[in-house]
Amino acid sequence: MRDSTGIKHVAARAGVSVGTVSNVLNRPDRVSEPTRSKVLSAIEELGFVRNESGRQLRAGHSRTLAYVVLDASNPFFTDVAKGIEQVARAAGVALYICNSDGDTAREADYLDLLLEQRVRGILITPVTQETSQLAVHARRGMPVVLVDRSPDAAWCSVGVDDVEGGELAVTHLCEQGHQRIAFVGGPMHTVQVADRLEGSRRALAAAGRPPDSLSVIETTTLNVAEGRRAGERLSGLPRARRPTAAFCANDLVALGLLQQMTVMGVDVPDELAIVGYDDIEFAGAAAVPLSSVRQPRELLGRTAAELLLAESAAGTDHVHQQVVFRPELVVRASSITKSELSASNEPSGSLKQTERG
Amino acid sequence: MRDSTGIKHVAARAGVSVGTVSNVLNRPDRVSEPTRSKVLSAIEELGFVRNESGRQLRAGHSRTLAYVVLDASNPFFTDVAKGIEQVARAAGVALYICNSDGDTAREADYLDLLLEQRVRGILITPVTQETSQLAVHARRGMPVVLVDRSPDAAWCSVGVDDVEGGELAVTHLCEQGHQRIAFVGGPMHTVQVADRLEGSRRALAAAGRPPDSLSVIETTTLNVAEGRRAGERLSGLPRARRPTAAFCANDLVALGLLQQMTVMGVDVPDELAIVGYDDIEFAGAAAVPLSSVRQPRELLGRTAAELLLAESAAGTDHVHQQVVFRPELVVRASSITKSELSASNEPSGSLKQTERG
DNA sequence: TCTAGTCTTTGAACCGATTCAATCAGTCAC
DNA sequence: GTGACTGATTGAATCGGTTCAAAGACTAGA
Repeated sequence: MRDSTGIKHVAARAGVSVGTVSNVLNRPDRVSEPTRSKVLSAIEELGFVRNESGRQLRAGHSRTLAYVVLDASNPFFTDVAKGIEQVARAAGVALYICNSDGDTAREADYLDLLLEQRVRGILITPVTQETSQLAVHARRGMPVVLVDRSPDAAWCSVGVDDVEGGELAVTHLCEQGHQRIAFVGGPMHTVQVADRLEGSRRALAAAGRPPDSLSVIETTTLNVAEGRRAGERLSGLPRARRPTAAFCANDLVALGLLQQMTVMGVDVPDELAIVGYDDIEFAGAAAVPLSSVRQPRELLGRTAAELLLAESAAGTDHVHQQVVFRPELVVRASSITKSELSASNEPSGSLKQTERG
Repeated sequence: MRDSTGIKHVAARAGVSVGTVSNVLNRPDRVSEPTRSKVLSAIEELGFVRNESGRQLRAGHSRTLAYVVLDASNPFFTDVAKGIEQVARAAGVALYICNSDGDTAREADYLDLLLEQRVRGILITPVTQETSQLAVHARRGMPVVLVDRSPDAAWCSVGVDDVEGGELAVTHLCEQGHQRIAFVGGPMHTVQVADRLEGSRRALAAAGRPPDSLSVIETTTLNVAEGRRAGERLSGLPRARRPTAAFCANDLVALGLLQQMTVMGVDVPDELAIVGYDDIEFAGAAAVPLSSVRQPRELLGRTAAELLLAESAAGTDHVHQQVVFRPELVVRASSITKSELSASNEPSGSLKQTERG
């Protein structure tokens, strides 16, 4: 960037001091009208653009937030980001999105970078539960909000009750009469996955089913390819032992599973009912529309951003807040028998079911 | 951010001058071993983190790139971003992602912000063809690369030949014997959409079909909901006049259309063959796997990032380069009759077809 | 011992915008 | 005419890191 028109040049051009130019930019009411317009036209003529690093150096912090997202190719997270951005924009701060892509090294690099940049605050869906690096940031006074994480008094966080989500899904499948249910997801050390599994087990117990009526198919990660692979394993089982329903830890896995079933000629939902998680747009758009546990994605983002701005404004006397939303089951064709589906006359094939609201 | 440990404190603690601390950070080989370790342990003890704005102020530019993405919820763009990030990371610069979300005002805001931040360069998939604001940036010396745009000598750009993509899709549909074909997409002033339509028309002419064998269903934008809406319009037509094949301007529209057909009980591909565009992961994962025109998404991103870094390094004697990739048709179940599909023994139901490679 | 050369370290100047105490100009009241 | 006050403007100091000419320390060769 060959860029040399600074505030000094503007001042010289307009025949005023640098202080006055700065005032025109930041507190225009303190400047008399004739001076102001002189300065403004000088700015115009020279094509002056404020250098943010100078300003930031003085201010000690920037006017941007950052969201370190776990997986930018998962629509769930882009929807959360959309919510964050709405609030950030309204508050006049910019939002940068950084993609850790599930890689702790990349996450660590971005966190260091953001600290060097002195961003106003960091929103993050961490790769692991290991928050020592984040704790270092927090101790330095950097506001941090955890997104899509279970509550922890040490942090501001927003999340959804994943245990309840798992309960909703499996309760629904039990009500549909399924006796052998599979839980598909992983890795198990991911909190969200573990919680959804825990919820599944509780639902089973509440329905009076034996624990071994739930089989667990563990995947290495939560994406479409892993869903397909799980599908291969499932369809390899003899029909008599094969589960008649599957609850997937997210919609990407569910979509992969659904596709593999179609390829293998296993009918969904008649031979295998499927429930996903997150209710991303593609879930409803699948050829067999997917039942899914909906999380309030944009609301999650908006709330997280609001917490962050509050923390940033409050300074040292800030009290961490944990917000937990309740999930909602959206029943579509993938988990109810075809006769039942046509009985319900909801045109798009989706009917909301708010439980224990 | 209460943050007060600067390079000066480190220097005092280590008993050296600030220049030496800076050398330890930037040119460690110039510093003797004992001094270096003294400084490093002072840094460690004080928890010093370099303030990027100070450094940036001196350097005149930052060490970050930015990608202003058109629609963060379209997996096509997140894949492009992934490619950009690979190159950026290898070059030791960070990547920020900004989402214009198809809104010119937001795009403009982000461009201003990035200029104030003095980023090293901007990659952008612009909302419209109106590039006057970008031209202002370029004149100030800001490197700019257009992504997924048709070539224009005034800019560095990477893109895919969308006319050829349209030809591939419609040629394929003609070969399948379809006589009435619909083009679904919009708005028409979008270059990509117009090019894909133009290619469709050329393919039709090449196959000796009359121009009116192609009907155009214009959508307001390219997303799943618009695809569904187009599906409603299509299925409302009397069977005898209804197109037997649809070429959609992107996969989101195609997925929406596919879903609506399923809801309406129109068989895909027997009653309506569908070809999409972009070949996003969800296209292959649909229950009726979608034929699609594949763009080399990550390669597009990598190439764009390389062009940008080159432009940033070259300075004034830089010559703009336009890179155009060729699309590739991926045929899946949504566009070939079921008998043909089972004849091909490609297990995943996807077979690549590189045309005029 | 002296000189040339190498390696290390220093510290003031600088980048660009903001801030604030100080100055200046003008108005009003007495 | 003087003093008090308001409002506008100034300009030097400041933020934190980088740079570079210059000084200092040391070694090797003559």
